[in-house]
Amino acid sequence: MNSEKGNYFEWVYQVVREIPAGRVTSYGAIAHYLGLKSGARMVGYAMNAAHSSPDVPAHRVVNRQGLLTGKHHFANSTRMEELLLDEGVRVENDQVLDFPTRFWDPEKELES
DNA sequence: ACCGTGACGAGAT
DNA sequence: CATCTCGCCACGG
Repeated sequence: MNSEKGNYFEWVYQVVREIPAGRVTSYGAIAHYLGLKSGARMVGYAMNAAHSSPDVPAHRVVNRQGLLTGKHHFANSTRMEELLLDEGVRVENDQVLDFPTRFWDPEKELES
């Protein structure tokens, strides 16, 4: 039933899908929101699997520094930066500018 | 069944 | 303030 091991990947996708354009969040924030307290890494893993889910804007998920750590996992290393820039998120040197303001905390903004 | 690796994070040095 | 180490857990070889 609920005991499916990979089911938690869906939880991550669900949250990521709720990220509004022009905003970004961190792996740890999602992990913490889902209760995967130390699962920040697992969230990154889920993102890797999200490769098969077109509805998962993984480009809106960055590390806690606001750094595009996962840009290398996209079709091209610049794809993530382009997608963010297209949504109004300014990126420089693989880092999101004004990150604290762009930060979208699921636990705070989505608290449902 | 064992080991290494990894889109992270926080604490310690 | 920069760097290192550990923890966490899933998955491939």
